[in-house]
Amino acid sequence: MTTQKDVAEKAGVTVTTVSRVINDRGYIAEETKNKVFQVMEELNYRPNAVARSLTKQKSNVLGVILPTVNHPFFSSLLSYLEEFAYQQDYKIMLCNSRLEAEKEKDYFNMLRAQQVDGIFLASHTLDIASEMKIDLPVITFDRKIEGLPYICADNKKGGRLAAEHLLARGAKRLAYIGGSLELDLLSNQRYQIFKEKAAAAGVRVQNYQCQLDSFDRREYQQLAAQIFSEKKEVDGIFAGSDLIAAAVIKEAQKNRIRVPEDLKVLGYDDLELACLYNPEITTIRQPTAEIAREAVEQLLKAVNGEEHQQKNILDVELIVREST
Amino acid sequence: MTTQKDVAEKAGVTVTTVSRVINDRGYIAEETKNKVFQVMEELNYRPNAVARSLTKQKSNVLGVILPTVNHPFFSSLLSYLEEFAYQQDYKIMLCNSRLEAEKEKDYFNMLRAQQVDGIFLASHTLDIASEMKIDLPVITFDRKIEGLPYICADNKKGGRLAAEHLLARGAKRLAYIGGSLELDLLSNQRYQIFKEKAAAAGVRVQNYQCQLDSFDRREYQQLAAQIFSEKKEVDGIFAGSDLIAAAVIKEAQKNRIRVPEDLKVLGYDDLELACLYNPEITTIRQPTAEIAREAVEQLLKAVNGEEHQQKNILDVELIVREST
DNA sequence: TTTCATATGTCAAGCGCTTAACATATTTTT
DNA sequence: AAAAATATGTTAAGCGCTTGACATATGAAA
Repeated sequence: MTTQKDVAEKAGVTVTTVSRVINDRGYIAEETKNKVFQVMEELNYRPNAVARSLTKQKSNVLGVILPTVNHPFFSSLLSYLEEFAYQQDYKIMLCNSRLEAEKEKDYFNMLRAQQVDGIFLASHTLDIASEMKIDLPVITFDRKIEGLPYICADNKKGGRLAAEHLLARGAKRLAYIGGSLELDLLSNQRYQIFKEKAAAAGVRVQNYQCQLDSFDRREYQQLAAQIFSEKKEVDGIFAGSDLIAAAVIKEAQKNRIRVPEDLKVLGYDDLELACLYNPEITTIRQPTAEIAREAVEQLLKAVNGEEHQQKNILDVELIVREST
Repeated sequence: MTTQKDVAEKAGVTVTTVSRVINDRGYIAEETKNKVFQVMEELNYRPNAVARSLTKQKSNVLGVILPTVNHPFFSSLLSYLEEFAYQQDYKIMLCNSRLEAEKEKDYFNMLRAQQVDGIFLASHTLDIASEMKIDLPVITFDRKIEGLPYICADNKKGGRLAAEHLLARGAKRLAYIGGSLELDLLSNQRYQIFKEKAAAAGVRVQNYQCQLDSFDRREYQQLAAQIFSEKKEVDGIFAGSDLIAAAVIKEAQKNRIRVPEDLKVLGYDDLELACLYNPEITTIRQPTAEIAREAVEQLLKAVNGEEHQQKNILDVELIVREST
């Protein structure tokens, strides 16, 4: 392995000078600088980031804990997180907790051990605040944890828009189908507000929940099948994600229920899938790019000891398409 | 920050003993071991992985370079890569090249600097072998690069199965629609063989390509729209991905072309979407889990200096559903 | 009793890099 | 001519951990 010393020798300077060039500190002649860069190039040398992290006490790595990257919402989010982090010269270390509390804890500790500068936490099986000592900057997504800044899209507004829209389209018998409400997630607010708004209009909402957010297509379909087999005469469904909405629509069509004529289906997230589906899925858009941008920005502020927002609630938007 | 020294002091032993406990080396009394673990627990201590990497000259981190994680095929792959890596106590550092050659190069060098133990490379905008000195274990996906082991699913068989299936379903006018064939990817073999097999049956294949794999839904739709506007009377389409197949089906339905009655559409990958779509998409399954498992296994063998396969071609499978 | 396996300690180098402190030139500015 | 700015070198500590070399002590086996 090529080290700074090799570069120094070949360039005929000392390691201090090389270090000065690399870190752009102190006085350094333009000529020397060029020479050093040239030798670095020749030797295909890159400063050892591990050694730098150790001395600088800063790794320039951010940890990201997601339930699973194999879900379009999270993969989109991750894609943007990576992009914005990279722009600020931060790298991403990835963890998929699969919503297992033990794994979540393991990963958290692993990231601490790796000396990541901060953690983006979007998996909340665990009450991490009470179970762990949190001694580094963390920003959570979609969950409010005492003492930690959080970011989310406006779930309350999402629930409100959903109710208003379905009611405006003339739906009279509503259902909500989404992830488990057992986890203490801010996204549960969607259902709460949705139910309230519906109630205010004299409409009751049936509630269907997946097993602990399994993110499993089969479960979505099974749940959808259940709705139609019960013959509860639902005419408006608010789904927790476009993926669920798609499963519902498919199941409806199988049962010869026309969407949107007989049944309005409203999704959430505005995944690519929403425009790809037939009918195109009306949905409530969560701005993943903005969430990622804001998350990285706030997290890095925390990392740098700057002041940062505790509460970051981004706007959501109703996108009317064909399924309602 | 808590260090080994703190643990040693509190446990009333020396750092050597603590290190022996942590690394499970030399003689150590059960009692001492427990005491040390207990103190580690009390102090919420985790060995600094950065320092360990430096001394051990091994980071236990693997780099993953993908075109984008925001595509179901790659996010599924990544999800498994992470899972298998984690099982072997390796962490994942993630890079999205977005198919920009410059970024790909940057990322590669960044990962070298980070002292990752190996790289999984699935983005090939760049002829990395000729542009860079490769001085660490790398395994590529879907591209054969001189001197590097590679892994892929059997693209030739995929092309063959596709042709056989569409022809067996009675299609007479075929088209292929997929990513750009400009990149030197093994997946181009699908098209080659597909075309050959079709030709052998006296059927010509029209070829539609996306701009440099943009992975962009809009482009898929535009391309699909083009096919139908040209009125070329296509009755069988082989798509490079289920995502493209979905766009094609949607566009077909918009044009009142029935799938599968008037047009057979065959996808690739077997994404979750394929079963979620209506009609369900017949497809050729790439075994992402196996690809990931094998990739991690071979890569780690290379990392450990063990013998490993240069060539890993995994089987694909035709999954017949409703779109053909 | 001698030997040996077991258990721990002491000491120190080294992983590659940063950085402070200080020395020494050479230029440039006052 | 003196002072200040510029450019580089020398030296060495330190980041947290691992590991080899060696010393020492205890209890068990030969």
